[in-house]
Amino acid sequence: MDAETADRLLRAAGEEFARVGFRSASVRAICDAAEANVSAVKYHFGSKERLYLAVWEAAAADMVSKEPMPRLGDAGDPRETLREFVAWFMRLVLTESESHPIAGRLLAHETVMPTPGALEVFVRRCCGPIKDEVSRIVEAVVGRRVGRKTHEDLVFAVIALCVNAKHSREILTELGHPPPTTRAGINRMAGVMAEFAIRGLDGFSAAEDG
Amino acid sequence: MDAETADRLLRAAGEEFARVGFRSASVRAICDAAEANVSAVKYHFGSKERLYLAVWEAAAADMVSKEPMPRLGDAGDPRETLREFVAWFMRLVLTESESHPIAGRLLAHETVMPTPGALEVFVRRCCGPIKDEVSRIVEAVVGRRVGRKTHEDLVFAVIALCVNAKHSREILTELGHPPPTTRAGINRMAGVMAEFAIRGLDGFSAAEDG
DNA sequence: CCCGTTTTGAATCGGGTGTTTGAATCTGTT
DNA sequence: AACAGATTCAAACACCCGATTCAAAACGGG
Repeated sequence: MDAETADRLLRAAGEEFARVGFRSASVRAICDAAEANVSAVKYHFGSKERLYLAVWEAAAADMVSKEPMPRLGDAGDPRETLREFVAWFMRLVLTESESHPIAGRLLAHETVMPTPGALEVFVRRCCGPIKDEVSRIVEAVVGRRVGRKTHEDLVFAVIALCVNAKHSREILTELGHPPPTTRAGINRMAGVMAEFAIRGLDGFSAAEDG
Repeated sequence: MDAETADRLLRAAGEEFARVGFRSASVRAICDAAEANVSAVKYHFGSKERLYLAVWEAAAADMVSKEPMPRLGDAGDPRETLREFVAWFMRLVLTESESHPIAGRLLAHETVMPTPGALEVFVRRCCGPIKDEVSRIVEAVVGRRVGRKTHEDLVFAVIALCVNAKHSREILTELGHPPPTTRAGINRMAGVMAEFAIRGLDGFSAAEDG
């Protein structure tokens, strides 16, 4: 209960930044939630922006330190790795209540309105490694050389299947198809997406390519 | 040059809202850009929020009045319709400089931080019809009954392939794979996504399903 | 021309913003 | 107990926000 002020600030700031984004979040509201004085953010972090970057660092570290990312070779079949990867990725992105309640939404805000410095941190720490692994898995599943652009398109197609439910959350809800939040629901949807992706990639195993 | 003040306001507001979102946009900045007095917003639209809704309505109207949406039956083969639909959708979402320079970004902002009232308008006017058509196309391509949830997952999988390049634009750019902006580039990427989607859907034509 | 309406303009209102100050309080050491 | 450093606090600073006021300007029909 008597957590350090800096800790409470970091936690409250995370929730607020995740809720409304960097610009719309107010230092006063964060400090109220953290039961700290406004000047505490200057004292402990230097400024609102530095507090935001600290939140980012913490979220990124939290995100990569959870369930380990399935890697090529963990399962015998690249397709099985892809299934496990999609499920892992979607749990990572969609799960809200347990491990990393804020990283997903922080990312969504940054995606639309990047804060200079913050996006690079997250891309380097999280997106880069994820994309690299997806790239390897896609290469293994496709099983032959395709053009560089086509290959990258396929990588981002797989990623799109995993993250869109999060990014378009509000629209999907409005359309009557809210993304799942329970582990079971996420895993079910991930199963569909994985099969979709595997078949989609299979189509590029033998076709012509410019 | 001597466009009506309300028109100039609408245009400037569209650009600013698209750039930074509703909350972060300032009436003063909009009026400066429109070379109008701040009071013009109240006079012509009533308030900042009503101005925003007007921008939304205009963007939605603009979006649906362009190139007509390919519909099932336009081409003989459902797969061909899907190809055309994906290309149309990606042009709609990714094209920045010509027809609807702002709707895509407005949508992106609303996706992350919905403004009460605005999202419903856009979903009803744009997303709903698009989703319904995708739903029909998916049903035709799959060619058999699948579970309701699975069907909707597949619909949104196809949509994800079309819109993710837009939503994740900044991240993709940071990762060294910026989404295409030219018509030719978009069409090339759409071709990859369409083939990916067709094969992905084919996988559900004969498989078991809960 | 006059007069009523529509439209613009500068100034202002309350309120919120991130940041800064300087004194008060707490904490640990001598 | 006395001191030094770390931490907290209320208050203020300078600035920006959206909304509003009311007078000046532009316009159009008589």
